Amino acid sequence: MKLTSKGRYAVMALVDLARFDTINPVSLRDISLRQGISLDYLEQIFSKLKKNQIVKSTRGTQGGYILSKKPNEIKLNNILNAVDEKVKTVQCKKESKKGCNGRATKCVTHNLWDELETHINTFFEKKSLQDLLKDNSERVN
Amino acid sequence: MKLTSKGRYAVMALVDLARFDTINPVSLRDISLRQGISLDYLEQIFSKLKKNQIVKSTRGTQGGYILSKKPNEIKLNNILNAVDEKVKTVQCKKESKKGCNGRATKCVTHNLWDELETHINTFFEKKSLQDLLKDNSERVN
DNA sequence: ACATACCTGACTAAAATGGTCAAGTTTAGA
DNA sequence: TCTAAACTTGACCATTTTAGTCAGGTATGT
Ligand code: FES
Ligand code: FES
Repeated sequence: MKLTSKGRYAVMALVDLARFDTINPVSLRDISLRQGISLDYLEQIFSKLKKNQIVKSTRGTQGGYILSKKPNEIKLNNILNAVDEKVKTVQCKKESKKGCNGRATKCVTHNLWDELETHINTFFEKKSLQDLLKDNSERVN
Repeated sequence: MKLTSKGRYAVMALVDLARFDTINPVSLRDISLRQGISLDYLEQIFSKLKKNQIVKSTRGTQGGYILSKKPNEIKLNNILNAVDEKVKTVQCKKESKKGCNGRATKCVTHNLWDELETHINTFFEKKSLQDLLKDNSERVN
């Protein structure tokens, strides 16, 4: 059970953005350099963040990205969903009556994993970008 | 962020075992049929469960596996660790002072992921096989 | 003896991951 | 108006992980 780089990078990049977008839009190039993330990969990630209205972009020279909401309104949940880093613990389709392995009934562990999913999502719903900013306010990089 | 089949199967198989091992050892063949898991794959999984003293085996005809502890003493935590389904949220080595991406300091999201890891592990430490048995006591399969 | 069931290790097809690369379009500023 | 910075899109790819399979064993109750 592990987190992928895409989700990790998305959050890192947005924390960076939240710190520096107060005056001018921030270019991906800057984020790439500060956070050590491949520029090309960042572009893929921000394309998704934009589609999900988490960031806004300005093209051209001096362009870049800014947050489209206040940091305390952006929950980790929103970020991770945007980049398809969904929490998926059950194997089956939740809505279906059928179980995993194509069985007719839900398996013996179904309820357990479903509880776990809720447990994790609760964590993500509570945490906002703002919380992360506080947590790192002393740091400079 | 997702759970792999290995962890899922391990828990499924142990719930099955906990139900049926009261009289005789349970053969992997039976578990395979009841739970719809490949026999060969189960063997790999049980090899690890045995190494971690979660199950005991009896060879030969009428052989099979039994739990080596009571269901309320076996936490999900123990099971998942045994089959290497570890929760891994941080990218960096936790002990090291260095951050991920080979940076000199911990990244801006390090604390967050570390909290998440604790959050999830707490869930696994609280849940025992016994809890799952209760949860499914009405079910027959 | 022989069937049953555990045991071990090597192998592999398919999917996911973590990117790279190429070819644009848009726009600020000189 | 020219140009460079920066966003945009889509294809491509190497590596790793996953979820098994396969081919041999070895032990033991009947
Ligand atoms: S996980 Fe839903 S039925 Fe098994
Ligand atoms: S996750 Fe530990 S430094 Fe980034």
